[in-house]
Amino acid sequence: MLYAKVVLGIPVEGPFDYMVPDTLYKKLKVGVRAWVPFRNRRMLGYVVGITRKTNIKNLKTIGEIIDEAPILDKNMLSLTKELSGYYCCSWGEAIETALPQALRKGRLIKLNTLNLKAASGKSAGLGEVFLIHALDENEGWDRYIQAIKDTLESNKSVIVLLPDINSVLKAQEIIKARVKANLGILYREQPRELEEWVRIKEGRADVIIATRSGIFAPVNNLGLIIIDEEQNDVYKQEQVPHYNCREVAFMRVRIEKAKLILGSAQPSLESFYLARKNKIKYIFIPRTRAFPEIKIADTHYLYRGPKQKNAILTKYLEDSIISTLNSKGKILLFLNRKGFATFASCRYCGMVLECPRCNINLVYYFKDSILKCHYCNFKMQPPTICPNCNSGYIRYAGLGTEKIESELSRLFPQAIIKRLDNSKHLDINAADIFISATSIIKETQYSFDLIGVLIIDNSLNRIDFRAAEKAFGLLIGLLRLTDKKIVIQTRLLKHHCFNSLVDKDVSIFYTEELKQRKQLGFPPYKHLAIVKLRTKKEERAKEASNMLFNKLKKYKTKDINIVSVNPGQPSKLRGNFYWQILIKSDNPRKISRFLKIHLKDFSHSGIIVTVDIDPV
DNA sequence: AACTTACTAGCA
DNA sequence: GCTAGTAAGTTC
Repeated sequence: MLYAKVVLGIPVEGPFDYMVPDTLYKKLKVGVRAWVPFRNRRMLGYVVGITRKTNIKNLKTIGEIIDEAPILDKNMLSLTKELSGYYCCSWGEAIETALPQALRKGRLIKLNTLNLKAASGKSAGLGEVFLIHALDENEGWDRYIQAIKDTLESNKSVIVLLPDINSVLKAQEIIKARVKANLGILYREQPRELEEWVRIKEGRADVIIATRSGIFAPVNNLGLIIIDEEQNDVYKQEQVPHYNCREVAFMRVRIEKAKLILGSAQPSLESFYLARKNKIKYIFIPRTRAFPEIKIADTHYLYRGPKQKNAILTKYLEDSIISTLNSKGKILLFLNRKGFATFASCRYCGMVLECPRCNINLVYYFKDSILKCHYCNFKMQPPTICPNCNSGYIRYAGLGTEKIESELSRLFPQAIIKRLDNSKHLDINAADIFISATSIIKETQYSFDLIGVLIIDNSLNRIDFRAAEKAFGLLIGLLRLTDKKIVIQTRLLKHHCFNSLVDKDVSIFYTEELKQRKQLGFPPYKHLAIVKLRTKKEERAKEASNMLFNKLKKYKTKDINIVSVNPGQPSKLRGNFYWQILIKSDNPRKISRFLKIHLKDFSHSGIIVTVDIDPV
C-alpha cells in the first residue's frame, strides 16, 4: 500500500497521510495537486511525499489526483518548506503563496514539458550574491543587462523583479531592446497570469520580468535573479505569510545554485551590512552626472514673528527660488505629505475629526472638498457644524501640498505653480514651480534647476527605527532629479542623513546608521518579529495580548527576547482593534519555531493572531 | 481555518 | 436542566 503525504493551504502543519488505491499509483507523484477529504470537507491539497508506511490509524483515501505532471518541482518544494520555517506559516500556506490563484482553486491545466531544456551541467552562480549600489540608474542597468546576457549564454534562465507594474513594463522595453530572449511577464492580477505561468513552466520563456510574486516563477533552470530597488518595502507581502522577496531570493539561489543581484541607489541597511561583512559582494558605482550642490536651511526661526506665522519657506530657500525664477529655471518643491491640511478640528470644543473605523485623523482635500482616511480610504463630506458640540467652527490646520500651493501663489504671484498629485506624466512646460509629495520620485526623468525639500523632519521624527533609512531613501530619490541644487529645510541640522549628502559620500549615512542600530539592538544586528492580535472588542484585545505576552515570556529561551506588548499602530483599523507583541532574536527561524509551538494552544474566541517576521 | 466537544455562568 | 458563550482540541 502506498500513502500520500499531503499539505493544505490552512494554518495547520501537516502533512496528512492518505491511502492511495492502486488504480491511482500511476498518477501519484510528488508535486501534484489532489482533492482530499479533510474532517467533513473536501479540500485541495498538495502531495509533498509518498511513503510505504504510516503511523496514523483510521486513514482516509485520497480523492482525485488533479495533475498529470507535477506543478511543483523539487526545488519549489524545498523553497516553500524553507519559507514556512522562516515566516512561521504552514508548508501548505507557503505553497499557496507561490502559486497563481487559478491553481489554488483547482483549475485544470495541461503541461507540455517535453520541450524542456535539459538543465545544463555547469551551474551559473553557486548561490553568489551581489549588491550593486549604483547612484546612477543607467549604470545599474548596464550591469543587469550584462549579467542577463552571460546567464542566457550558459543556457540558464533569469528572473528580474521590479517593485511595481509600471517598472515591469519599462524593464520589459529596456530588455527587449538590448537582449535577444523569450520574455515572460508575470504579476498578480495580470489577466493572463495562469497562461504565462504555464508558458514559463513549459520552458518557453527564459527571461521573466515580474513583480514580487515573480520570485516564485516556475523556471526550470534558474541561473540568475535580479531584484531592482531591493530596499523597496513593496517586496514585503502585506498578507500572511509576510515574506520578503529579498529573503526568499536568498533561499532560492542557494537551493538552485543561481546568482543573485540586488540593485539599488539606496540599499537597505540589511544588504549594506552583509556587504560590509563580506557576506555578499559589493559593487559601488558612483554618480557620473554632476553631484548637485546641497544646502541645509535651518527652520528654527521660521515661525518667529507675528507676520511670518504661516511661513513655509526659509529666507535662503525663498531667495534661491527667486533667483531660479529669474533665470527661467524649473523648481520642484517636495514634501512628504498629501492633501490641503493634515487634520480638521473644531475651534470651539477642540475635537479632531477622526475616521469612524480607524484611530486616525481624517485628511482634508481642498480641491475635491472631501475628508479622507489614508488607511481605509473612508471618505466623507466636510461637516459644516461640529458633530460634537454643534458649533459652526470647523478649522483646517497643518501643511499639505494643497496648502503650500496657495501660500506660494501669494508669495510668487508672477510664477506658474502646479501641484502634482498622483498624476501620470509631468509636463515640464506647464509650470515654473512644481509641488509634489513622494510620487514624483519615480515618475519623472526631468532634471530640475532647484529642488526645495520643504518638510522632511516629520519623516525623521517618526517612531520607527527605519525612519532615517526611509527619509534618506527619499533624499537619494530626489538626487536623481537634479544636477544643480537641493535646499533641505530642517531643524535637525546635524543629522547623518544630511551630513552624508553635504559631504557627497553616502557611506557616511550607512556607517552612522549601522552604529545606531547596533547600539539599540535593531536590524540588521537583530531580527524582529511582531505577533499581532486583532478583534472587534477593545478590552479583549488588550487582555488577550497581555495574557499571550506573559505566556510567551514564561516559555522563552535565552535566544529569544519577548520585548514588549503595545497597542497596534494605528490601534484601530477598519473597525478592528489591534495589539502587538514585539520579539527580538538573532535567528528568525528560532522565533518562528518558538511561535509555532506556543501559538498553537492559544485560542481566544474572536481573536485573530498573525505573525510578521522581519516587519518593515 | 473550520469544526467538534467540554466547560462555565446565568437563569427559570 | 437549559442555553449561550467561550476555551480547548482535532483534522490524515
